[in-house]
Amino acid sequence: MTDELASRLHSLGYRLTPQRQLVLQAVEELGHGTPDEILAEVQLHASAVNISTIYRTLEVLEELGLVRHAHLSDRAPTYHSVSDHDHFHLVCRNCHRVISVAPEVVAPLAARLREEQAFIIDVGHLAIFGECVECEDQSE
Amino acid sequence: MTDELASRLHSLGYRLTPQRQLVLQAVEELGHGTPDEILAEVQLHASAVNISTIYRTLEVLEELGLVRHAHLSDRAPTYHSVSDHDHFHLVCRNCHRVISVAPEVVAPLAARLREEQAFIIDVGHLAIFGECVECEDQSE
DNA sequence: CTTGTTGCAAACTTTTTGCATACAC
DNA sequence: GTGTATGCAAAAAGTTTGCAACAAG
Repeated sequence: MTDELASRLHSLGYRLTPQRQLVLQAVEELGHGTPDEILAEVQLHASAVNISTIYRTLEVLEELGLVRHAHLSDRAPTYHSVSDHDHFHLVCRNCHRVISVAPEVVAPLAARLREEQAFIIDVGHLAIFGECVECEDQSE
Repeated sequence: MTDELASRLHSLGYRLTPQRQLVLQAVEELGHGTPDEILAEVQLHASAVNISTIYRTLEVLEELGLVRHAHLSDRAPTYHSVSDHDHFHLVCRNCHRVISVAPEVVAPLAARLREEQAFIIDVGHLAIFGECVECEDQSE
């Protein structure tokens, strides 16, 4: 994975730095994380890393295709690793639980939107909001 | 529509104010709008209205079920009227065009997620990111 | 060495909050 | 009148930027 990172960085004229390795590892470790949470995870290993480096690094990692982000909350965006098998997210607005779902489940919808709307959906970025059945039940 | 607003407000102990009418009208007028854009629209009619009132009012209108919001960009959330026939959004990450799509199109997916994941999706809040075919073509 | 990268601090943008005043009911 | 709603200003939260020092290649 580090070779992957190094080669992709180099092919675009970027450099391999400890910070970039740490951020990528943190994202993989966390599964999902906001810039803030990623910072905290990185600082477990290197406390001097700054939040602005997190932002700059996530931008680069996303450009390299190693990381993606989606808006899972009304506040900060959530980043996740791409190596982590591809998936999309269901977010319960009530309990804030995040469920990861395999991309095959949206394939029929994706096909239909491509045909009818000439639109190619980006499954990795997809977040679907709603409620778990458990939460739904409670509110009745 | 204004009666609708008044009665829903009163049933929850809220009051009908000019600001609340104006914000609702602005959202309906705009179709889609960020808090900022909604403020601008409202101020065409009443220039003294404050941005914090916009935020507070959108929150109330959403609680009443008259307005919904979705994250159509990396920046501000986008509010839209519910009276406006129900729909969800496709957002082109390249040209930022927003396409509104009828909810029937996601019905099969919704059914599947309810069965397999016990998750009730909220179609009104749904935003799907990707690229228009036109944009896709350009980038190749 | 050269140039990309980082940390720090400050600026910016968006959203929230406290409080005195105003106004809907 | 009573208590909710508003405007204003300040605070909070999230993100971006300028710049000098640092370090990868």
